[in-house]
Amino acid sequence: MATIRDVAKLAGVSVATVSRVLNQNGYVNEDTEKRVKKAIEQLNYKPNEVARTLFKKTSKTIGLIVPDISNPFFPELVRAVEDVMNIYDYTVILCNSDEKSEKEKQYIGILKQKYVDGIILTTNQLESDEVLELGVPVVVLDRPSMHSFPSVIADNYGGARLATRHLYDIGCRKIAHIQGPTHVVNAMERFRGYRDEMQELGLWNEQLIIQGNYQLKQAKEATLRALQEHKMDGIFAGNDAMAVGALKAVQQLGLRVPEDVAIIGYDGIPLTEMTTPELSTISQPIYEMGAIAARILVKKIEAKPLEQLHYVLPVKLVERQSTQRRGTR
Amino acid sequence: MATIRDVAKLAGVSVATVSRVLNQNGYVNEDTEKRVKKAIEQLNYKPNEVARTLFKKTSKTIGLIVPDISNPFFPELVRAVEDVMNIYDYTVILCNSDEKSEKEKQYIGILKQKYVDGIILTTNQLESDEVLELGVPVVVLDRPSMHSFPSVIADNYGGARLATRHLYDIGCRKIAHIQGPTHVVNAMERFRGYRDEMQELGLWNEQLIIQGNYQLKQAKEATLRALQEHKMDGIFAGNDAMAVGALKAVQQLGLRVPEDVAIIGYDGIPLTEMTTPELSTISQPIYEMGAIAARILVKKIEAKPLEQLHYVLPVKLVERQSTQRRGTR
DNA sequence: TTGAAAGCGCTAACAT
DNA sequence: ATGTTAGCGCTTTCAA
Repeated sequence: MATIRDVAKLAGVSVATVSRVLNQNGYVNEDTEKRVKKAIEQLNYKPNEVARTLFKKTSKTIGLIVPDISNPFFPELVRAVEDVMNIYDYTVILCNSDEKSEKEKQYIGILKQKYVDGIILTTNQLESDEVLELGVPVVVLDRPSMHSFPSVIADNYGGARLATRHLYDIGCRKIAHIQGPTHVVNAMERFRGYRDEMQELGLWNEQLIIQGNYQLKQAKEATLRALQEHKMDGIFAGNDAMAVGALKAVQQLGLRVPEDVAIIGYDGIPLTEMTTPELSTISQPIYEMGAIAARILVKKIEAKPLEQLHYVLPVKLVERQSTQRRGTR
Repeated sequence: MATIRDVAKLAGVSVATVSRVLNQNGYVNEDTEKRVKKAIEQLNYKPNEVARTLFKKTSKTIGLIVPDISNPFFPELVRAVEDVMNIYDYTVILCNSDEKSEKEKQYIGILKQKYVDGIILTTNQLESDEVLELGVPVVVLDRPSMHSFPSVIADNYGGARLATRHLYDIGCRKIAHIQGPTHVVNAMERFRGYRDEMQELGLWNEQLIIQGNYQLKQAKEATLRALQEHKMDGIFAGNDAMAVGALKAVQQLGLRVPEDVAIIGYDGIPLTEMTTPELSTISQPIYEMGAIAARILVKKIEAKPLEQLHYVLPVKLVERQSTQRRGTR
């Protein structure tokens, strides 16, 4: 690999001059510039990013910490971040935290040692934010930001109301909610939305709450039990995986979806189109969330002003077969 | 951030000594070692990885190039790579190539400028391997390796025969195959397996080949057409997404799965458990593929000998409802 | 056993 | 407009 010295020698100039043409800073004679460029070409010279980083303390690299890339919510988010970062010539280090604040801390340490220019943090947990008091630009994604970090989330509360209301609109009156883990803020926001809407509709009934943990299997079993104990004609699941679980439970009991029980999920991940019947869901603008977070981070890195600190993106009701309007009731 | 000089000063020794205790190389007096360690602790000193990289030309970072992380086959693979690399203290830069050899080339260039210690390349395309003649350890994942790069793939040919045979075993005689893109080597291997098995069974018939492109939608439409033109009682899809497409097509025509048409997919991604009926599939050891590739790469980086250059991992038939044995025929 | 010094490849003052 | 030099933070000879 050629170095800047090689180029300088070949072009018959000093390294400073080569550096000047590389970084387009300072004055340099047209002729010399041409010579230098030719030498660069000839040697196929590419500046050593590491040396650059050491000097400039900026690595054109960011860290992206997600709980688990194999959770189907995240691939699209990660893709969006990567796409946008790529445009700005940043490279993305991917870290899976498994929601463990210890792993998160460890990664943050490593990322700093590598001089990453910024970090995007995606986590359902809170806590451990002390770790972040440490001088790297941070954007918080898919969870409310505690401190003054910029954040990007979707409207969980509103989405939950939307889902609940939709079930009501198609005729459901006994609407159950499969709740996500209670320590997950987003899940609690969705619960709040469900509760408020139900209360407003005068349908609120604690018996209709099903405890879930975001997993298909557990949701299926919990739903199976719930269906045998209580009557219900609609289920709003706190995420799509649990909606599939509910679907399987309902079908297993020989009930029809949507005729006997309508089901709606939350997130809008691709698998909702793969089930039979296809699942209605509240779709979050996943790609956009990632893209915005990335753009904000770039702005922070470049010390440009942000138009907005906290983004709450709107969600959308996606009506599919699992909540197909039934006649009158 | 404290530097090694700060530590040296505080401990009253030279930087060389500090470096010695950090890297456990060379001799150092027990007492001094203690003093140095204490100073490190007090200042919470973490060596600057960038400076280290510049000197040692090794970054404890690898590049992972995948076509598209949002394709459901890859998250688990990526997760596996990250998990293993994490154990060996490597960090992973994620790159999405979209199968474009141009993007691939560009990324490889960037990765080298960052002194990555190695690259894992996951791609269905061939070509552009010239790019790799360039001195970074490379492991090729999920595609056959052209050159002398180590590679990790699953047994596509065998898996396809297995799938075909399974359909035969449950009584199917008109077994169609939805083929993946013809430029994708793995898809062609699966096709070969299907063809050979069918020929051996004396059931081969070109009419039963359905052209797919790995996408659900296109597969659904192609299957819809095929079902109207030819009789068939079994479908072997070249991947799981297309199997879902086939499932939807069959159901849309009012036929029953598996009674009228049995369906089996390929890959074993999680969504196969989410459909109704659940899809049989040939499951690839996705996590293991990623993990092995990562371990091989580490060995190459550390210049240790590989036990094996090309890994072809076995696949497994997963029987679910979509190929539930029907009585006799 | 320890320290001094050179240098990894680059950039940015400061001179000229 | 260009060159000289110091230094980013670390590691490794080489000397002591």
